[in-house]
Amino acid sequence: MSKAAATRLNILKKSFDLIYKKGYQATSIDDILSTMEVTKGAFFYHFKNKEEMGLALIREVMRPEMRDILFQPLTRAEDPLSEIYEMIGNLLQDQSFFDFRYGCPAINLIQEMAPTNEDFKKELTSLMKDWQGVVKNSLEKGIAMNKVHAGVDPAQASLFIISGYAGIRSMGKIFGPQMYSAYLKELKTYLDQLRSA
Amino acid sequence: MSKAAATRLNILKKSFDLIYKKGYQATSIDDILSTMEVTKGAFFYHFKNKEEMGLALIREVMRPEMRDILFQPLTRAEDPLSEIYEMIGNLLQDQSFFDFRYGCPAINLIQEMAPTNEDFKKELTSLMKDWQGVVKNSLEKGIAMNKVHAGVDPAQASLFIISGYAGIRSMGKIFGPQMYSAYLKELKTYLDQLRSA
DNA sequence: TGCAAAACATACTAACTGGTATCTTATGAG
DNA sequence: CTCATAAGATACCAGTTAGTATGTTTTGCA
Repeated sequence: MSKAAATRLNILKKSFDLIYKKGYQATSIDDILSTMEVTKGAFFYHFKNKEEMGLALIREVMRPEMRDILFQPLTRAEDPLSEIYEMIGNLLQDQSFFDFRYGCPAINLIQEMAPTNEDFKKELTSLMKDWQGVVKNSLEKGIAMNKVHAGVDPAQASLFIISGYAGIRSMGKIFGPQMYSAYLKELKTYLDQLRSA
Repeated sequence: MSKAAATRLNILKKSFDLIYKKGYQATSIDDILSTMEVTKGAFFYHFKNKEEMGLALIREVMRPEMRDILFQPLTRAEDPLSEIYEMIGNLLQDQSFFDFRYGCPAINLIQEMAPTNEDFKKELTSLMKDWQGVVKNSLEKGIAMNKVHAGVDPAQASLFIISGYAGIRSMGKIFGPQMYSAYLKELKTYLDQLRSA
């Protein structure tokens, strides 16, 4: 990687850290620059404006990260319901990237930016659609394998699952991480209900 | 109500409208004042600072509103599971206060403010604890009435229900209101599972 | 009616915001 | 080596922010 590309990626990663904790709008460009050895000139050389940086952040940092953490648990495709449970469990327990106080970066951005910025909304919608699609696919395979009840509507159930995750991430901000385990227990009983008898 | 009290309440209500749509931090005091016949002098006479106004907004506008919309459907206490379903359904369908594009005011504030402002967090935690408590209570009554399965953990299930609501409000911002009905269908199947056989 | 306090109005400030204009330095192809 | 361009640095600007200083009007009560 060229030095310039490294600078660019560095800006994005530092931005991600700050935006994750403070929100997009509350994080100023000066905030970002003051945490690293990069000046405003460099910032605006690499990005047309703050918004372009934000969109690049979704595409170049969040998306790849998401592929690694989320999609992988579902690739085995042996027992979809257990794999979905694992996926959510991993996600909630992952302390390396996520802090319960600050919730989930993707959900945070959706909450903050989707209503007022069409470009952010599009980028984030595509992100979440992909995730829902993977879960839905997993459920469909489960039905084909006769491990998931045939009456289950994969689109409907996958929406229920990912919005459950989004919700507990919000609730975690006020109730703390002990709610994660309570949530996971109840999620398990819900998922078990989807099993074919 | 005295004229002064009316002015105060008016500031709070206009603030609520704007903060609901744009967020707390993105809504400036000047924004609020420019939508009404009130000056900065009046604002800072009634509120020590922006934060005090925000906290008053939760206490004096959101809390009472919530009591009316949320608690009432559960007071009948005849068929708790149906009443819980109605409560969420009403909430999602209520177009008079809520717009799917902007989500739920309480969830929005939690998302934005809980991580960085302890006073907001406390106020909002109490708000949501109350709501969860009412749902939990309803489930407990349901168990006593033998209408809810005895194996159900009311604390756990009520958390699952309200965080599901929080989540679909976030997802609604990107996926639109047609997701509400898909969510409600799946919520129903989940709730039916809680019924005693 | 008089008048103190409550309820506002106006003008201002210091700090911060995203963004730009202009300059300097580093890099890599020929 | 050389020189065009990529990459980065610095100083600045116009607009916006929460909050204040200082004034005026309105209100309720003796």
